[in-house]
Amino acid sequence: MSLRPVDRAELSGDAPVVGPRLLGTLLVSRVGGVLVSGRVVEVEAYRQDDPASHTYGGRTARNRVMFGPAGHLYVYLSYGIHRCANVVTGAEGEGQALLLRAAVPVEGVETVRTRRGGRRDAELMDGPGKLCQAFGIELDHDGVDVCSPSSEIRLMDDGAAPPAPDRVLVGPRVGITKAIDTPWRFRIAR
DNA sequence: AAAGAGATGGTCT
DNA sequence: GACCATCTCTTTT
Repeated sequence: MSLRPVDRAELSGDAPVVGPRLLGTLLVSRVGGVLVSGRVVEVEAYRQDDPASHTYGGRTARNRVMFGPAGHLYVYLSYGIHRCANVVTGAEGEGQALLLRAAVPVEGVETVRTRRGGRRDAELMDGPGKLCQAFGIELDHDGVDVCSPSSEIRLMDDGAAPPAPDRVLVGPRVGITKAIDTPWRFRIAR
């Protein structure tokens, strides 16, 4: 089975367009020297003209990575407790990204079970905060290049991506209070 | 099975 | 000082 890094060019573009293409790729972590991988099954698009986006109000210290080049990880602290990770999709200065909402474990499931406190297998990576906990993604990983072989967090293509269009569910995003009807949540049908 | 609430801290106005 | 791109546990139907 061939495994190649996701090319930066594939990630560069309008977030709602790139979103479905990101589905089915493999998120690979070697945080702590331990391999964990999972298939990305749910993402949400955010961009600057979108009131729900962290970049809506322009550049700040927190969102600077989102305004950078595609392929880098934007990690932020959610509700003071959880981490959430995004993959930047836009060109420099555009402020677009895809929130990694859910994945399905592929490798390192034992590690994930430990990190997730022994929860049911179906609940190991089925939310943005849970996903970061499962992969060991911390605030330190803000800015990491997921296209670079030397990164602890990488995005890989094992030939299974992307899913057929009729297998992609589209709907409104979760947990936001603005632009609640914009259908920029993409999920692989199960 | 569904609904409610508390935790917890950075970020921005 | 208000507002969260959430999760888990508890309480109620």
